[in-house]
Amino acid sequence: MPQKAIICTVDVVLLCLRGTVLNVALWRRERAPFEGSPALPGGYIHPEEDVDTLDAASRMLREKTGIASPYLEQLGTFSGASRDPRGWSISIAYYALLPAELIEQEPAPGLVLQAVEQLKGLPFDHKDIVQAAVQRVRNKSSYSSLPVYLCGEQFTLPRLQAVYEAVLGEPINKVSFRRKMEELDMLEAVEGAMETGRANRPAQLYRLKHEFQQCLSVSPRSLTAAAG
Amino acid sequence: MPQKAIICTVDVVLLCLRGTVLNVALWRRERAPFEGSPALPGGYIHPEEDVDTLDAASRMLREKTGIASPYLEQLGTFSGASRDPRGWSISIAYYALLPAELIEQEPAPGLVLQAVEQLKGLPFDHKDIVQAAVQRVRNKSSYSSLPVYLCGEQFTLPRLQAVYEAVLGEPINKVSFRRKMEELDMLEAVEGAMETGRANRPAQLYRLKHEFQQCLSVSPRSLTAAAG
DNA sequence: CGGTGTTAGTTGCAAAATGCATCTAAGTTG
DNA sequence: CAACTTAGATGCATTTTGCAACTAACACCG
Repeated sequence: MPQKAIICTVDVVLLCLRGTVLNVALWRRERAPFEGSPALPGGYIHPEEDVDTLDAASRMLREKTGIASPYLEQLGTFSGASRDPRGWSISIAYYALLPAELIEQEPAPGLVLQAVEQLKGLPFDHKDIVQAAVQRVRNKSSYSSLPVYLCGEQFTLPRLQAVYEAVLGEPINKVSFRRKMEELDMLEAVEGAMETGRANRPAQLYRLKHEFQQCLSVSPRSLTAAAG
Repeated sequence: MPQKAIICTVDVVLLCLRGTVLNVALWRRERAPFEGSPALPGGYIHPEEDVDTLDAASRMLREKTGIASPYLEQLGTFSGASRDPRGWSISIAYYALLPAELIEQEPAPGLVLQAVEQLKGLPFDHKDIVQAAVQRVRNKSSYSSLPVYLCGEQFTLPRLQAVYEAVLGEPINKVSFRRKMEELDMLEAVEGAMETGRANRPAQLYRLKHEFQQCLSVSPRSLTAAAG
């Protein structure tokens, strides 16, 4: 016998890199509780419109930012009695990565960018959710090419290395970094394109190979859909 | 404004190793839909009793098996319209690891152990959930000491290596394996205890160091509780 | 026009980590 | 006590990693 309805929402941790610090995108809440406070974008699931919760997260981001397909992955589900003043609740959290330019240019109403290290005054358990997302990103960045999704369409290797170093918080050896990128085999040089402009040797521009450009990452549910 | 109630359950993938094959514990369902079919143990969340969904998963396992604290970790949340005939639904999935003896000795009513490679006839999207759990376990086993939770209290290094090889599905170099265990620094020799009995040199028995014996792994929510 | 500064990208080598074969150890069995 | 079996250690070859030095390609400046 089903239990009585419980509060069940989807929240999104949208991360971008400004300079060398990770920032999270917050929006001023338009309704109670915590009306007016900057918080993670989120809301109720719409079973009629949403295929699954990944779809719900994607829809929320699109509504807030107009961006259709950032890197988006399920983070985890947070639950408990104390996280929402209205009572026991569940939030399925996702995290997304975006180049900072995309969000800084956009005149999104109510948007607040905040450095992830000094979060204060977040409602619910949103601070915990953000910290879990940051930890996930740092961890995955140490063995994958996740940080490329914080860069734009095209980028140089020195730029990408700087992004890695910012995310991981430690310097990386140049040769090791390039070897690793080589063996991951996810980048391709953009024909002839070079980043120039300053008083130095111009750098080769790269982009994600086509097969990795599908940024909307697979969730357990969509894996099913693809396999069936 | 909250959406109308959606079906929201917790399911547990309980894995153990029989011989060299991973098995999942299924129970015959006691109610519709799919009454009588072997399926993952699960059920509705009880906000009154459960601190969070980890707690709900733990409770379900305890009710089914009597086992209080296996290794238990959140796997992910599965959602969609097609996974449950009753309509759009959400399942927060957990996975647990247990020594096979604990579950084989127990006279659990309705229990069916099934090899994870040839699952058939599972209701809902339980096959997908099991496969996601197996993939997670394989992946984590390649860099962590996760498989120790498939062994009993005490075990020898040759035995543990066999467990790793069964989970990963490939042979491991003996010296490399022992070096890795050494550097993980999670095991301690049991004073004087040796496993003997056959026509050979007896092997040293080991156990998890105390600080790792807390098998109930931390979830995002309980991390909060610990930090606060 | 050529020197200088600055960043990009490569090469060679030392150091560390890994894998493999072999060797020794400690028991049981006949 | 010789033969067999598995546990565990040791030595060395191979691979991987990290570092420093080197070459390359620009702009700027005299």
